[in-house]
Amino acid sequence: MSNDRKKSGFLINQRAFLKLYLISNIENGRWYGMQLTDKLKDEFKHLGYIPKHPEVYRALKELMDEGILKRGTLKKEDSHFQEITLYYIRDLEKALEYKKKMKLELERCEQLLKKALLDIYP
Amino acid sequence: MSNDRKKSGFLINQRAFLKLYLISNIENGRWYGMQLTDKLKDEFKHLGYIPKHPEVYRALKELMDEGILKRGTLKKEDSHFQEITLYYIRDLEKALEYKKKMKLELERCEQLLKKALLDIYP
DNA sequence: ATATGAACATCATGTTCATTG
DNA sequence: CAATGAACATGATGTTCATAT
Repeated sequence: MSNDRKKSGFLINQRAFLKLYLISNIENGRWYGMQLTDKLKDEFKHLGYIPKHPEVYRALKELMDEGILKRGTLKKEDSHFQEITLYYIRDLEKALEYKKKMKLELERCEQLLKKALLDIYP
Repeated sequence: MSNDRKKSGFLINQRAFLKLYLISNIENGRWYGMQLTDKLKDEFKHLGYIPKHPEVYRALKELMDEGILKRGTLKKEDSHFQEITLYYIRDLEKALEYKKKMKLELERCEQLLKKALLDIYP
C-alpha cells in the first residue's frame, strides 16, 4: 500500500511529490505524460530539480492503479502518426483525499527542515 | 564523491541530513554512536521520524572517510566490560564547510516544499 | 546485555533500450 | 522521431545477524 513515506518517516519521496503535481495539473485540463514531464522539468529547474520521465510515468501508473486517474487515447493533430495517452481524473473524491493527506505530509517535512535550520545554524 | 544529493536534485537524503546533525553534536562534546542514535530518535520522533542505527553508523563512517571526524575508544566506566567508540572533530574547516554547503541545500529543499504548498493548495 | 558493524533484503530512482504509430 | 513504457542498473535505506566486551 502506502509507499508515500519511507519506514523511518524521513522526507517525502519523489514519487509521492510527483503524484501530487500530476493530480493538480490534470484537475485543470487534460494532459499527456511527456507534456507533464516537460512542464515539471521547466517549472522546477530553477530549484535544481529535474524530474525524469520514467519516474513521471511510474507516478501516473500508480495513480491509475489507485483509481484516481483514468486515461484515453487520441491521435495527435499536427503529427500524422503518433498516438497520445491523455489523463483525466477518475475519482475526484480520492484525488482530493490524496491531496489532503499530502498536505500534512508536506508540512511535516517542512518542519523537519525548519528544525534543522534552527538547530544547526543558530 | 558527493552523494549528498540525488541526480535529479530532489530532496536531500537522510544520510546527508544525519551527517549534519552528527557534526553539530560532536562539535559540542564527545559522543558515541548509539548515544547519538538515541538522541536523534528522541529528538525527532514527534515529527514521525525515527532514524535507524545502521544509517547513523554509515553516516559516521562517511564523515570519517571524508576526514571530518576522528575517533577514539574508551572503556565505559559503569559497565565493567563494554568498549565504546567516541567521535571527535578531526578537521574543523571541513566540518564548517560541510555545514555551510548543507545550509544552502536545506534552504533549497524548503523552497521546493513551500512551492508545492503554494501551488497545490491556493 | 549493549554497542558496533557487517551482511543481506528491499525499495526508490536513474539509465538505457524497444516499440509503435 | 515523439511518446510510452519495459528492462536493467544503481543507490539509499531498512532488517537481520554476528561479534566483542
